[in-house]
Amino acid sequence: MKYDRYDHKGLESKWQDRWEEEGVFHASNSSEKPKYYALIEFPYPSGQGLHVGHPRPYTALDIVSRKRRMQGYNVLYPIGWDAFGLPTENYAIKNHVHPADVTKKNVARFKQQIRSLGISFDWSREINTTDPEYYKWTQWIFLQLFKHGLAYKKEMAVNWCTSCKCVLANEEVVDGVCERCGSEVVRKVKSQWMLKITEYAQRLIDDLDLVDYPERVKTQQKNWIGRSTGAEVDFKATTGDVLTIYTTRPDTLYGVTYMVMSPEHPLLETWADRISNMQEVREYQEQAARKSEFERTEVAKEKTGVRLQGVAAVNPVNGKEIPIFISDYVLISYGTGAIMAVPGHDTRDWEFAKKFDLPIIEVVKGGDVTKEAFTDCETGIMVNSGILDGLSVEDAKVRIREYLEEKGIGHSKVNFKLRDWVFSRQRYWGEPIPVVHCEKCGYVPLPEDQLPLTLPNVSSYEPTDNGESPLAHMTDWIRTTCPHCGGPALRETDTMPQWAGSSWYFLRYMDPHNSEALVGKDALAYWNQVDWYNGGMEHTTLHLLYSRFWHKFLYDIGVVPTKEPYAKRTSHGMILGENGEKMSKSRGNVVNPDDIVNEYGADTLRLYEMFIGDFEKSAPWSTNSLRGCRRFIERFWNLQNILVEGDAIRPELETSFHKTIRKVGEDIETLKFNTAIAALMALINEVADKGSITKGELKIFTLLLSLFAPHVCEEVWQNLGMEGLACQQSWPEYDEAKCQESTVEIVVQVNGKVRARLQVAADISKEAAISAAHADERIAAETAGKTIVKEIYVPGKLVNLVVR
RNA sequence: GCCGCUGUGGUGGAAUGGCAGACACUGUGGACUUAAAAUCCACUGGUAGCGAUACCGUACCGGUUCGAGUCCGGUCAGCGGCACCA
Repeated sequence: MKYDRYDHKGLESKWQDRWEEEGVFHASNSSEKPKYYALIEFPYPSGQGLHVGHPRPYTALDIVSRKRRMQGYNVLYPIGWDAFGLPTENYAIKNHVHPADVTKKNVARFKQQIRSLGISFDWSREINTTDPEYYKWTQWIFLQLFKHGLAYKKEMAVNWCTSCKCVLANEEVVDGVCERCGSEVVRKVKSQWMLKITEYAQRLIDDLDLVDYPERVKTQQKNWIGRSTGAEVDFKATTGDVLTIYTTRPDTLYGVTYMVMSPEHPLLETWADRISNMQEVREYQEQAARKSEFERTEVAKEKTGVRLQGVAAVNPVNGKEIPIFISDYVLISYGTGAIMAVPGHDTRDWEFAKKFDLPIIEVVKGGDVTKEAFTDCETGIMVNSGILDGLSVEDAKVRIREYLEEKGIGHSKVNFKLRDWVFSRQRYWGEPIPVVHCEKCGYVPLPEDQLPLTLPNVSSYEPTDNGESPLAHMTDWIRTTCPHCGGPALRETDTMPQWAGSSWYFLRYMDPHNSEALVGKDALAYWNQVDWYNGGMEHTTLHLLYSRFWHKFLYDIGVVPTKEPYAKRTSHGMILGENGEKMSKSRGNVVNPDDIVNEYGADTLRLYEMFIGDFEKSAPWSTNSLRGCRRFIERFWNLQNILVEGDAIRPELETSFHKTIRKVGEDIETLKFNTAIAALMALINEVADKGSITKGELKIFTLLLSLFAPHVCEEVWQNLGMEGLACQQSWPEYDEAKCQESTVEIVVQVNGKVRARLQVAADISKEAAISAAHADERIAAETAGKTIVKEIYVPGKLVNLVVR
């Protein structure tokens, strides 16, 4: 029978419907098979629809999932919608529609688009963070955090996005501007719900040892958490108060020539009467407060500050009186909000000392502190340092610590850069925080049986300029009674950040319809943890860190059995526009996946996105290269027209087939999808050269390719007259022995330069190989009259003759 | 400034310390066609040569090694992250 040209139209939706009807991708919660849980970051259903970048990770883990199923695993590969969030809310405001309606529409569009890609998601477990049956459990987790003292309300300076009119977490501020909209972020003092992620800082570092993440992800998380070891040291002020500082270099205490306090330091108020230039101090404080986060942290700018008149401090190790300054280069949020300044060995202190003409003392030999701060001094020897003189820096650190402890003026201290997580948002489209405020009882959690606390139906979602949530206008909803004393109380009007729903969603997939618990014990016992999680690098210090924190908390209260949520994490690179720039409407380089699926088919799109290059790196889109993948599928399809009977692999192709099975299988496990596809292309070229293909060969090829291009492979499988679906077959096995060629080409080098190639038996001995090399005419000519110094044989690869 | 990653043809990219450029794309030539598209075949890093072949070539400089794209030291460039964090 002669097959017509390959045409993806109709063929792809036909098989998508078949898979769905037969429920072949549904995971079972009661299976004898070993389990495998593959996870992609669930999408935010934006109004723009699917981006051509979405299918890259989806296809990658689809390939893994399909392979695992064929290898006999019960695979959970779910999807859902991370649907709370600002763009939807902003769109709703602009167009006077309800965010829930916008979400519904966007989800429908996304779902249709993703379905057209033939990803083997288990759609029966679809979840949506905006569904009250889902966010009921997000709220439940918040209540547990509250009950365990990990959620608290605090008056503090927060990042305020002037455009979103909303508070941002530290992780959401990038280069001093809002991560989402790029608008200016200013500091604003507000009462905020906070989560004590800092309590987990050490464990979030330590437990990275338990997981298989890319090294760069681990490093980035560690840097973000920012652990440092040092000491807190008490300096006496001339007022009699103690001014405590944090330093990582207590060994340089003898080099301290002044101190600096943050302009927000509370002791300044205490000292107001004693400071004779308090007017100047207040002016500086105001100036600092007015500055945006960006201005304040700009490195290049010159140091500013004010010296306190009438108050000084005493260096505890040598009794010298030293001046105290305030300067905005010292942050109130880190350490103790005050530092000892060692201008000889710290660049910032050095600049400041030069500007204010303060003494600079060298305490570690090796640099020239009159020219610049000598900071790279960990291997130096102490000088001008009293009891530390002559010690190495390393020994001095130990000695000074003992001394501080003895004298009771200091102790070792570990500090983290990580700040607590600012958890409230002054917006409508988020999970309501299930807490009421009672004048008598304070903040009271809602009883669990009152969950979910659903969003009220408001007519206006406009964010307010005064920093209140739009919910604050809903007087009917706000006024409630205190669950504790029954008196009048007010509901919390802030909502949770978008990161809340995504911090635990992978657990819900295990048991998405459970109304009694966020996930049932049996389901948890079976699925345990995510085996392979792929997502973007941009979430390393956001979602990935937040969800690890929540998971550890759930572990602590006995809800989940594992310390870590994800056993293995990988990351994909971005797909750029054809011009090598990031895809965006304004650059006019956006490729719409719908167009590609229509014109070339989902199989071509999938194959191309896997072939495009190194999975972990960014790669520019290339329509030409996409066409090459389409041609490959056509060549595969046309194999049907040169089909001959025979269940076996022909002997001359046996090695190639077995090697390809091995390579495709191995490459998938290491994310090398591009070379797996290259191997399939090479094999098809080899087979096509023979002018025919046996049924047995085509069966194997079809199953190998079916991970990448599942639709066309189902069709070919059916055309071959095979029972059942291709995706339900066993993964082809290879025979290691049959991967070995009987003869191999080895190269013969003379002094490292290739001079000849020989066909030899694969198992040739070293002696035989070397004598074969010598027997070659060219080699004989090259080596004639020269002394053989060394003969090297690398089995199956080469002979190298070193001559002189 | 600090941390991490990456530098390979015209392009995307391959190469457990062992033949650099697999597999594709592009381009050139040819076959088929009235013609074009599609398809198929050949060539496609540079220089020299009719040619077999030779020499050069993995950002740059140096080192280790029989042998380096790969390992080590230094330099330069690009990307990502962090950043007055004491």
